[in-house]
Amino acid sequence: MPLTFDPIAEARRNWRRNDWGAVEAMSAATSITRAHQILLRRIDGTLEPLGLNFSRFEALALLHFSRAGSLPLGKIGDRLQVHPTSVTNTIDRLEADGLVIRRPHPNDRRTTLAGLTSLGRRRVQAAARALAEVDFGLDGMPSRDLNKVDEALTPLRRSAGDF
Amino acid sequence: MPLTFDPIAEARRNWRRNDWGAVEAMSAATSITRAHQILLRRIDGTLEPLGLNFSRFEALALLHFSRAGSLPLGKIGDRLQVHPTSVTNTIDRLEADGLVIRRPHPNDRRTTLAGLTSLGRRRVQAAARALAEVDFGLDGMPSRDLNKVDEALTPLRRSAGDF
DNA sequence: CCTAACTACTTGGACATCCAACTATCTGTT
DNA sequence: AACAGATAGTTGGATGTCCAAGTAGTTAGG
Repeated sequence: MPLTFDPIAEARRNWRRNDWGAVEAMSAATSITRAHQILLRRIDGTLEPLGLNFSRFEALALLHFSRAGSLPLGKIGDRLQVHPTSVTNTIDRLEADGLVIRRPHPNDRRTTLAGLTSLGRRRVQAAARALAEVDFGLDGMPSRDLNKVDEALTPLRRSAGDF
Repeated sequence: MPLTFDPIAEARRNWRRNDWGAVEAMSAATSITRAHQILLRRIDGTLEPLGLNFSRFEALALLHFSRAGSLPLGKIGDRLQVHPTSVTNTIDRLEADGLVIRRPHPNDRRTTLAGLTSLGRRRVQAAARALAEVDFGLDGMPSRDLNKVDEALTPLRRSAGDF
């Protein structure tokens, strides 16, 4: 049931009326939260017929881009900015579906490598096609706005120590 | 461990090299995902000493802004764009902490109202102060960029049928 | 009226994420 | 060489979100 008003504009009015401050930051943070929610639902919906979700796709894409088609689990977590336990979980499921295989690291017995199977490689390519086709759920947005968002959020990512 | 390069810029290069298309949409979607992750962590971290998280805070704020200080659970879900089961869960926890109380709706016995307690009202005000103090985790961003993000994402929210 | 369709909320199950704690392995210092 | 501390990954527990299904109550058509 769609509302008859913009809930974030309404929130801005309420914050101002109560003198709660940081109205613009509140508004931007809420917008980002909601945008994420919308995108995640669209992206996961697109990937669902392929047996993937966004996290699993990101892991597969990372492996696809790597030279050898395999990476240590820890590196995957660093790149995707997720907790080691999430990587374990993601790789568990990809492995159960035959899209990746765990292998021991040749030099360091603590380390486990996740490597793409040929099925995994085909799957990630199909998934990338599917996502590009729906413009990552952003098909309504002009590319100028896409770039604006991107540029505006880069300092935030840097301030979080991403790079 | 911070990376020595921007992982999203790297992803753009990889997508181009593989001709996977929709590079700008991929980049924006990934930026939004990561920004959400950063903000949620900062916001939840700020609210944690108050026994709240962002979802619980949003529910309390909504009640605070309402005339009577109470709303039907279903309306809360509509406004916050979350599933009814999530509302049940959120209100369960707020109620367990004594911040809200469930009451029967006077006219419709299907409906449950969630109403702020006086403790809840004090808590939500303290939480709003705490969040404003850290600029909702966006303290690094100039207000011009905040507005750019906000404006750029509004059409997306509209296209999702939010309003 | 009375029944069929709808609405409001809750319960149980699946999944994803995090944290704390644990095992195994490596590394650097003494 | 030996040990303390760091690193890699996993397991178990908590939280939050969604979906499917169930219960209770309301509404509208015949």
